[in-house]
Amino acid sequence: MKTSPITCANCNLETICIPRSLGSDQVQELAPLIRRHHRRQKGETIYHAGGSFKGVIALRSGSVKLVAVSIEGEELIVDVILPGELIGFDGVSEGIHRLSAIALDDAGFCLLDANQLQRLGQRAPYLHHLVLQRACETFDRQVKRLLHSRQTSECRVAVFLVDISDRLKLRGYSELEFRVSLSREDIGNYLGLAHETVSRVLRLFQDRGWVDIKARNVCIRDKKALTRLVRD
Amino acid sequence: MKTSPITCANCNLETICIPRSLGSDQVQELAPLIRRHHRRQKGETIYHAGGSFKGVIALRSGSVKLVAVSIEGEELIVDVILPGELIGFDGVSEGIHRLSAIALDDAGFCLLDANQLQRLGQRAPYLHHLVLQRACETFDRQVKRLLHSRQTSECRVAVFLVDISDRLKLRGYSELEFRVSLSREDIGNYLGLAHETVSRVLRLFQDRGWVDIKARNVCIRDKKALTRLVRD
DNA sequence: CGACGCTTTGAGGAGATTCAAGACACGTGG
DNA sequence: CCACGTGTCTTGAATCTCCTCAAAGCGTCG
Repeated sequence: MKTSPITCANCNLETICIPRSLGSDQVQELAPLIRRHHRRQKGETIYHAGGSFKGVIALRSGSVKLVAVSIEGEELIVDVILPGELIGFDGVSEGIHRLSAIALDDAGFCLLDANQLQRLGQRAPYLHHLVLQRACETFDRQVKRLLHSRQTSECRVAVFLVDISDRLKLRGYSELEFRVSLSREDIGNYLGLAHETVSRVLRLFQDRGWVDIKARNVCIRDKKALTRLVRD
Repeated sequence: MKTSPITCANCNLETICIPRSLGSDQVQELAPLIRRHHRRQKGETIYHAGGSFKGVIALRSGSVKLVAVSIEGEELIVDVILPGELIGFDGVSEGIHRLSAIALDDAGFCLLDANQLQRLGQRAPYLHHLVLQRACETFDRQVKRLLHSRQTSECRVAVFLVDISDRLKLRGYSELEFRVSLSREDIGNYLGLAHETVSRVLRLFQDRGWVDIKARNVCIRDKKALTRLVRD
C-alpha cells in the first residue's frame, strides 16, 4: 500500500512523534502543516550550521548526529537523534542554525515549516505549546548530558549504551541487540573521551560479560550491571 | 517616584528582557500578563525541583543559580542567571521543575503565568513565539557550555570570567569590576572543577597580571588575554 | 589481493583530583 | 578591643584517570 499517502494519522511513529499527546482531531489538523517524504543518504546533511532555519524536523527513520563546528574546524557531536525525535531548535532563536544535522544512516524525515510555525498561534495554539514543550525537552537532555560529563569514562560509556537501549525500546525495537551507527571516534567525541578510551572501556565491559560487541553491533548481556554504573 | 506602578513599558530592563524585540504596542499588550514585585532573599529558592511549573520568570535584579539535585543529594549548578534573563523552562515539558532556582543575592523577579502562557497563542502569537525563541536560547547556552566542558581548567575559568563580564556589560554594568556571588566551591561545581583547581587557576591569572581578585570581587586587568584563552 | 580506514592494545606522560594542612576573613561574645 | 570559632580560600604533595603517541590487527571494498 505504498501508494496511499502517509499522513500523521497513519504514520507508525504516531505515538512518539509530535502527535504523541494529541487527540485524533488535532492530528487531522496537524497533518496538512507537515511536509513529508524528505530523504537523505548516509553522510549527507539535513541542515548546515550557518544555514537559515527552515522549520522543525521530525526524524522518521534512520539516525542523525547534531554537530557543532568550532572555528578551527573541529566538529563536536552535541546529540544523537533516533526516529520520532525532533530537531532544528538550534535555529529558532537566531533564524540561523548553530548546529549541523548529519545523517548517520539513510534517513527519512518530515518538516514543520517555519512559516507555519510562526502562524501556528492562531491555527492551533496547543500545537505551538507542544513545540515549546519539545524544545524544552531538548534542553532537559542537554542538562542530563552535562551531569554525565562529570563522571568517569566507565559511567559515561555505560550511560551511552543504556540511553540508546532505552530509547530504542521506547520505539519498539530490541533493547538488547542493536547497531550503533557511530564510529569509536564519534562516540568518543560525543562523550568527551579519546576513541582509544572508548575502545578500552568497551573491552572492559566485554571482559566482565556485560556486553558482546562486534564492530558496531552491540548485544547487551547484563543491562542491570550497566545501569548500576550510571547512578545519577 | 516609587509610587507609580512599574510596568514593562517603564522597566529599566526593557531592552534586554522579554520586550527586547517588541514594538511599544506589543509591550502594552505584554504588561498586563506579567505579575511583578516578587522578591527573594539571598539563599531562598524561587522554585524547587519537583515543584509544579507556575510560569516563566524574568529576573529583575540580583542573581540566581539553577541547580540540579542528584539522587545522592549532591547539587550540580546548571546555570547562573543575571537580570533580564528568563528561567523556568526546565518545568515546561513535564509541568514539573527539573531544577531548583536559588537566589545568590537578594533578587526581584516577574512572572509570566503558566495559564497565560498556554492561552498566549490567541492573545499574542508573536509573544508565544518569543518565548519559544528564549527557550531555544537556553538550549544554545547549554551547547556552548558543553563545548567548554572539554577544555582545560584555564580555558574554563577564563570563559567563566569573560562570560560574566560580557553579560554585565550588555546590561550596562561595569565589565571590568564586579562581584561574583558564587563561592569557589560553586564556581568549581559550575565548571566541573575541584574548588582547589579554581583557586589555583585564579592565582595563575593574578600572577600573570590579567586579573585582580580579592575574595569575591573581581577586577579584570587584561580582558584580551583572557579572551585569547577561550578560542572556540 | 592490497590499500585504506577503523579498531585495538600498550607505554609513558600531562592535567586535574584528592587529601592534608595552613592562612585568611568575618562575626560573636567575652 | 581582642580572642575565638567557623567557614572559606589557598597552597603543597601524592595519586589517579585519561590522553597522547605509536604500532599492530582487523575488515571491507574496490
